[in-house]
Amino acid sequence: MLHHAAPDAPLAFASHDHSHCTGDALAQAEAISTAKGARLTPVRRRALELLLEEHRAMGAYEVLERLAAEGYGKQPPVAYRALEFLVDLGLVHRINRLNAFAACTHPGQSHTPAFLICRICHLVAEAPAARTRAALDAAAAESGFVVEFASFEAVGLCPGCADGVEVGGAGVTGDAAA
Amino acid sequence: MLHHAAPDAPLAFASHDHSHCTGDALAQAEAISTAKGARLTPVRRRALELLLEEHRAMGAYEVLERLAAEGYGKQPPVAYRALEFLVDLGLVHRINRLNAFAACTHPGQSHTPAFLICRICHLVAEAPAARTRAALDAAAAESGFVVEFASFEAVGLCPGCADGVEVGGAGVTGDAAA
DNA sequence: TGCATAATGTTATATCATAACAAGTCAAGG
DNA sequence: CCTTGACTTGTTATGATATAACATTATGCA
Repeated sequence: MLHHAAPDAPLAFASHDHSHCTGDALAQAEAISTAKGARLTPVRRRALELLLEEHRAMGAYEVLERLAAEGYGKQPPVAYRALEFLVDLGLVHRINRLNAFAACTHPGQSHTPAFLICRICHLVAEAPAARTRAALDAAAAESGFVVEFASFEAVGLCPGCADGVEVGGAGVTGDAAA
Repeated sequence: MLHHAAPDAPLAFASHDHSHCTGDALAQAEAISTAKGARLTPVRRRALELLLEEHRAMGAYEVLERLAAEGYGKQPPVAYRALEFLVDLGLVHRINRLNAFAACTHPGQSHTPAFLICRICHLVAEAPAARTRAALDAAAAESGFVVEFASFEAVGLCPGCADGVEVGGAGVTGDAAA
């Protein structure tokens, strides 16, 4: 029942030097863009920064609003295009359940992430999902289905919010391993 | 590499007596509704039938179109309300990736389904995902996250379409078990 | 420089979803 | 029977998410 220790917590759930993690991710983004011959232009870079600063998913229109406020274009395609670029490069993930986007916390590393979405504080973290993916592949193979792309999205309570709920006692302890 | 044998294929991918499977599901739906004190009214029942007939995900507006053609209301809430009712009862699932809905192929049984979406013929099947869920719970627990709800959506090739692609090479042959 | 490509920005529209309210249905109790 | 209250259906109107199509500007390179 290790609910709040989480020595291995994903970045989003752990307290951390935020400017540092953002800077790192940005540096990685530059490297990845260059490597792929893509241009991390100002709008694109800024869109990524916005997402990195939040550690949560933001809707395209929310991103747009901020970009517009900083002098970039005011129309939806401005945000959607920047986000699409970032998604294509693997720097940002789309969270289908939320119709929203979240910065990748460890770009470059090939990974099949599972998204952990806290229903209280709305933080989004990525958990390594290699085993989850393997289990899904196996289940799919049972019926001859070949998985090409899989998405794993979980809604629940992050360590901090789980603590709060437990103390408050108001139920919904929703034990894992259901 | 058993691509077309699939002795254990989910309903949607196997050839089957369709009127039979639809009838069964409908009977189950009646039973479940009654058990929960909910009313499976004509629109609701018809919406479910439409989804059962397809074995694929349909958008709310597509369902609406058909309902309207049969004399039901012509406005979006008509479809959304029927679908919401069916989802609440576990008779229909929402596929987030597609912003669409698919009939549950084995309602009543408690299950954590994984959705297998064929990118060629668009059939949607459910695969048992207990192990997948367990793997996700474990990954989440590593960071102290408590999963309350999880969705698993896979895009790939169903047995029939996988065969087509392998043989034809470029072949988007289209209708598989449809 | 001048061309080709890509990026940005715009207008307009498509697609998905829900809020709010009016009218009809239905079963349970008086 | 017939009132009443909960529910269901239908409507209008609007909100939220997403993309098509095209004009303009920037960038890299022959």
